[in-house]
Amino acid sequence: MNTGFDSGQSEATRGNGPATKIQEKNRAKILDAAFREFAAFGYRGARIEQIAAAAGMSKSNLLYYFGSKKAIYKAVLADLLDTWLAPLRTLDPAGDPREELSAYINQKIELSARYPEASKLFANEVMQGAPMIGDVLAGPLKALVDEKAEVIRQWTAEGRLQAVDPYHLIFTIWATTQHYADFATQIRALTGHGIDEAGFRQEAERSVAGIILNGVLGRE
Amino acid sequence: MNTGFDSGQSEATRGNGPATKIQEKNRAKILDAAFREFAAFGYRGARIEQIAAAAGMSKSNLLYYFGSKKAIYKAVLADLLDTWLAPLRTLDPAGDPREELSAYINQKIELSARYPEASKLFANEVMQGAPMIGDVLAGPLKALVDEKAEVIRQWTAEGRLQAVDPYHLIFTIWATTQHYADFATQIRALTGHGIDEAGFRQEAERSVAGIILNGVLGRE
DNA sequence: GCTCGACTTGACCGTTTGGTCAGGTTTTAC
DNA sequence: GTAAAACCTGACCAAACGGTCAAGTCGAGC
Repeated sequence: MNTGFDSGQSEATRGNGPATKIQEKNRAKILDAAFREFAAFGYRGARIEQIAAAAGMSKSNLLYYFGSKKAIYKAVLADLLDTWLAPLRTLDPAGDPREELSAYINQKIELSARYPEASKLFANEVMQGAPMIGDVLAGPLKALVDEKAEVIRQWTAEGRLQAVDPYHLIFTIWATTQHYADFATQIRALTGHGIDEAGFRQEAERSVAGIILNGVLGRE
Repeated sequence: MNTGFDSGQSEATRGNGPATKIQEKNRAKILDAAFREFAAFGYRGARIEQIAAAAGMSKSNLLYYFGSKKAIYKAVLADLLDTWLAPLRTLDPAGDPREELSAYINQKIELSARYPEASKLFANEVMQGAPMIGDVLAGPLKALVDEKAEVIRQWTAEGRLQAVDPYHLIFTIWATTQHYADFATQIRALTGHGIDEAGFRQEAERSVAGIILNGVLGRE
């Protein structure tokens, strides 16, 4: 399934050509480097030359593959969106709420651990008002979230979940899990650890899932 | 109480002069405009001329008050830190955990509602590795968080709280509350509402506090 | 109303930015 | 092998950037 986001890329890969080996390799190197640059500095802060240097090629050559800064940015975002939203799609109405939500939280935390740049990049784009992916948020994403919110509402109706607003629950899960990537610097300053460490990651998963599923107050 | 962050400002206000009315007014206008600019685009993405335009003055005049881009940024951050970290200081060991945590969550959400730019700015700085406030995080902030973590640990020891890691609990609260400011665009795209609306804000407060305090699973 | 310091400006400077282009090199197809 | 296409580069450009400066305006105190 695709998010329906048009990356706007069409340089080098004329029309829909087969894409040569060398093209494939270089486009991948560029996207990887651009990923980190855009994630760290945002769209305006990113420097095309720095991306080229990180990708190990000249600025001119980079612009041969992607005709403009905006084209690189769009390509990076398109690459990101699918993998970033994938875990939510796995939420299964037929499953057990505890297991489903717990698995979803763990998937999201592991995604934040493996692709912290992706999390930061997404955050940066949204924080600036989502100028590039605003229509994806309002379209495909909203459709997906509405669908899953209905699943959660159903669970509540069946008495398998406390009465909680589904949207705020989803926001809570997104916020907590992505926090470990976006605010990694702060977390490391305060605890000395990061989710790149397996032990700390498991501790985070257990804590977050525990809080969201059971709360912090004992049973009265 | 101060965070101990040196803003590095010392232009115009020679030494520690009285600061004239006009100075006070202009510095305030600049900081307000810079606040929004830095929050929206990050340090590198921010444009000094755009700040000046938003503040209603020439770029030259802005540079008369703050000698450099970095000086403005530091001044903005210094302004931000105190108010941003204030709510955590109010967490009272002698109080009831439910009321204390609930009040803290509400304070943080209301702060995000009133100063969404502050939240975004803080997020931006930390996401870039906290190059400017890294020492504040590792120093005064860590001290404060360590102190409050001990309070939470004490509550747990007294059996008034589930066994939960205090640091992850604090991160969870920070993440969820600030999410409503940082990801306002996404939330608005999905729900049609924002925390600037009183009704939605109360709904968010109730949901977040409910989840964190009681979890989403019914008592077994 | 004069004076001195605070305030404000537009013109200007060196650097960096995103992007172009002519021309050279390598790979691919036959 | 050779020709065409794909790939790559350095030189170059206009615009935008952060910042300086000389010169002028304004306002408070006398």
